[in-house]
Amino acid sequence: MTDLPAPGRTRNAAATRQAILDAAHHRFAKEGYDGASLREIAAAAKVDAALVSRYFGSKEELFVEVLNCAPDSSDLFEGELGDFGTRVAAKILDDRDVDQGVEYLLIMLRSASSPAAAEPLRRSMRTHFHDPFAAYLGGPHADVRARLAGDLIMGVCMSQAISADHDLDEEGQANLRKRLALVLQAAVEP
Amino acid sequence: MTDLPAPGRTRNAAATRQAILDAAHHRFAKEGYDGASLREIAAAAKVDAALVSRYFGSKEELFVEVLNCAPDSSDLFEGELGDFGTRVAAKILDDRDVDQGVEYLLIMLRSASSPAAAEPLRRSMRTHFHDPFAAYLGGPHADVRARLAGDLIMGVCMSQAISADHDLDEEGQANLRKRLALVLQAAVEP
DNA sequence: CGCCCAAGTCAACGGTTGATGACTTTTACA
DNA sequence: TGTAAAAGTCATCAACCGTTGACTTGGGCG
Repeated sequence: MTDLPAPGRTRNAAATRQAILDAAHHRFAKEGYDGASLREIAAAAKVDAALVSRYFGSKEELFVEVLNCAPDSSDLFEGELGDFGTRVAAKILDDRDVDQGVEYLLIMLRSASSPAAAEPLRRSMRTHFHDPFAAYLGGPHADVRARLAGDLIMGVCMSQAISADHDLDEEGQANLRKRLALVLQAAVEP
Repeated sequence: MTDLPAPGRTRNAAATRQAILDAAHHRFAKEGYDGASLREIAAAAKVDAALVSRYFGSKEELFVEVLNCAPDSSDLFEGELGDFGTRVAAKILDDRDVDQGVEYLLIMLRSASSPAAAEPLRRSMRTHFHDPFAAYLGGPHADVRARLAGDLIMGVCMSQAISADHDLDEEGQANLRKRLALVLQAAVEP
């Protein structure tokens, strides 16, 4: 076992804390708040299970921390508003971009049923998604348009998450992309 | 306690089985597959916990049975296609109609994270929602349009489920209804 | 070098879950 | 009416959960 990342530093509180945070992020995205156990998270971070409770106090506090460290999804809100539909549709339907900003949405929809996770979720969804989204959109009823587009994005992401294999053929997939772009654009435009 | 439905029949296998089924339906819709425990379901059905496993074999088999007994959501698919947007938007946003067909959607989105529930969910979603929906729509790419509209409906329902209190004022709510109707209509029209 | 606190480990706790087998009670039929 | 099977009850199991406290190990600093 000579695969120490930093030779002279085996014990590093900040690094292990970050490792736990990253592992928790992925496990929460894949299993949801209830489904992801602290032991699983600890194993994924190659860390003793007790350390998780030790560092973050409780599972719920760890969840809040994960939500706070989430990216702003600001990559969705860059570019012209006229391109919004096609741009976001491509980003959503291209599966392998999940690790960027959409994985954050997965945490939400997979943890929506947990009562303990509901309140942190609601708060984080506002600050990290709806508010910057509405600010990006601007114009009249920006909050309503942001919410509607956000709901559509969420629904599509969820549908993808449920159906592991795409049950649409290639032409249908292309048509879905085109149509999603159209509807998304209709949702955000004043 | 003289409220026996049939005076001479206290023990009725079919009736208790149905009671368990109804209770499971409500608990799954409210708590999701993982969140709803067999003991909770049994208590809601006023039945011993052991009977649930006894009647349905396992929790997953009970879940499948609940999905099979779900309504076809066919109330969404009645009426003219030109009205679809406004009609469905009203049905979704009017909270107290949940018990009809939308509660079935809640089961889906609250149980999407459970690996055990994923496969039954996928199958039931096809037969009970997407396929009749696509048949109702007709026209070219009916499956794509059905899926897109279904995803939008799901996202909006989920957003409502997450935000317990509506964080939109009355005018915003009215605008959301109008705009949702518009976008929904755009999603389903050829 | 030797101390001492931070970092990490280990075992265990109370609680809940899904599931099972043995037991008691009721119903229906001969 | 007597009896056997159906319907319901009870206690319990093994597994997992989040969390906690006591213990061991490591490295920076005097």
